[in-house]
Parts: sequence; C-alpha cells; structure tokens
Amino acid sequence: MNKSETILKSSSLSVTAGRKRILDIFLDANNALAHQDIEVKCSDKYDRVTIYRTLQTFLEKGIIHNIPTTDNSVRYALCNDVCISSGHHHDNHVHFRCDNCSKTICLDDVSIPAVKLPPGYSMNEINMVVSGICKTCKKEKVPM
Amino acid sequence: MNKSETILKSSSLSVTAGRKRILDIFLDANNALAHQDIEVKCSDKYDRVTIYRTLQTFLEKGIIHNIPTTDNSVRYALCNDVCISSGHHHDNHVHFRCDNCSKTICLDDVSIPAVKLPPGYSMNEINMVVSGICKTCKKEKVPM
DNA sequence: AAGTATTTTGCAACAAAGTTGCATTCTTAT
DNA sequence: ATAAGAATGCAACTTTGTTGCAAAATACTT
Repeated sequence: MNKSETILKSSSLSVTAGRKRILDIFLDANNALAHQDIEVKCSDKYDRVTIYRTLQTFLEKGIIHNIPTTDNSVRYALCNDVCISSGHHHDNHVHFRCDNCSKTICLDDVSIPAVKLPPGYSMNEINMVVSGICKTCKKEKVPM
Repeated sequence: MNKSETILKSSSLSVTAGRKRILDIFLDANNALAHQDIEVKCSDKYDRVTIYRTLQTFLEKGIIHNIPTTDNSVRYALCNDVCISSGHHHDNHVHFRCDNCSKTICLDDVSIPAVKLPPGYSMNEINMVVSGICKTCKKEKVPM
C-alpha cells in the first residue's frame, strides 16, 4: 500500500484511481498547486468536475489546505503529517510566493507570529503570505 | 472639487464619471469590496468591463490595494493617505475577515509583525489576514 | 467470492467571471 | 474650439466553477 492510499484510508475516503492520482501529484510537487495546475497534469484522464470535487473533499478532510492569493487563484498545498493527524486543522506556518518563478511554498519552519487584535475582535484563523525571491531563483540570478 | 476628484488628479488620471462613482463607493464603504460588490452598486450605469478596467487602473496607481482571500474572490480596499502619497505602495496593516458577516476590513492600527525568513529568501511584500468574529457581530450575539 | 448498497465519476448543460478588439464617446491640452 | 489621446460600451469569446443525473466503481455484507 503506497502513501496516497494510506492517506486516503486514514481519512476514511474510498480509494479511487482519480484520488490517488491527484494526491500523488501533490506528493510529488514541492510547491502549492492551483486547480489549473492539476487540470493540466491529468485532465486527459479525469474530468474537470472530478478534480473540483476531489479538491473539495481533500480540503474538508484536512488533507490539503488552501493558501490565499491576490490573483484570483486559490492554491492548495498538502498538509504536513502533524496537521493531518491532529483532529482539528491548523496550519500555523508562513507561506512564501516567489515573484520570479511564481511558485508558492509552505515555510514549515517559520511559524506565524502572534498579533494582538483590537478589543472586541476574536480570532479564528490566521494567514500569512510573504512574497519576494525564493532561494532557488536567487541562486540562479547573477549577484548584483 | 470633491475628494474623489482630488485623488484621481493627484494620481494623474483623467476624471470621468465612472471613475468618480467607483471611487466614491470605496470612500463610502467601511470595508473591502469585491468586484461584484461594485457591480451590484453601479452596473446599471457602467459596464462590467469598465469596472474591471477601472479597478485595474486604481490598483496600478496605488489608489486601492488588494487583499487575498481563500475563496477565489479578491477584495479591494482603499489605501490610506500615507500609502497613496508615498511613491512605493506598502500597506503594512493586518486585514480582518469576519466569519459571521463576511466583511473584510483593514485594521489600520494593527501592523504586521516581522518574520524571519530562512536563509536565501528575500522579502518584498507581506500579507496577513486574520479571520474570526468582528466587533459588530460580537455585540449582536447573545453572550454565551 | 458474489451481490447489493453506497459512493464516485463523467457527461451535459448551465452560470458566473474575466478578457479582447474595435468603434464611439468623453477628457484634456493646445 | 478643436484635435489628439484616453476611456467607455458593446459584442463575442474564453475560462472558471456549479448542478443534476445516469453509469461505473468501490466497499460492505454474508
């Protein structure tokens, strides 16, 4: 039993070829994916609607989490093991979006600092996205 | 000369009825607006395409900034005076999205805390969105 | 291992959101 | 007042997301 299958079962989802494929795409990717990225990779085999529904299911089960963007394209990233195993979903890390290669990644080691809200506000979730130049792109550029 | 006109001129944009109207909608609103919110308010007078192009222009000129969301609906908010006057756009405040009334507002008084990125990464912009229950909604609820 | 209940998938049709080119209208500067 | 340039509206189109339903696949029971 491979990893995708294990994840599906432990989320009490039925194991189907489509779900395994999409999950494998996430497992292979080292960055967050938009719906379209997935569509490009497997729309020949699986229907657009199936991809929408699968992502929705994964979100609900806490297998993936979504990352807000400013460009009308929600991106999804695999939750790490801790996040999946704990009952309640909480991903407390900062996300990074590279202005050069446009990849969005989870900075699992960088946790979101606390903020103090004004009186009367209560906090549920907190999301932080930093943009800039990523490690890989910086290396490739000629230093100035 | 009213406020919207002043803003347009100082951004060296030609003053048109549509731009003034859309800018006034922002000036009147106390929360961030999605494209659709604006369309609802003035699609009888101005074409959908015009609204798209106007928002785009305002963004480029730094009159408004956009706020990422996790639900495929980018929202726009007026930049405050400091932000508009300074050449380079930077909005350093936390955004708050209410899970109850769905309004998104700028918490101008809450600045985004610093984060330390891993080696090799450089930072350009930083975005923080907190969700929870806002002041207004909390008041309206029966306390538990 | 076979049969049945349940879930998932694909299709089709649709709705909503966003884009582009071009002719017309409006602004601005002279 | 007029001409150059910019903004707008329209039409047509593309992309993105949603829904209902029949067919197929999966899981469960014995």
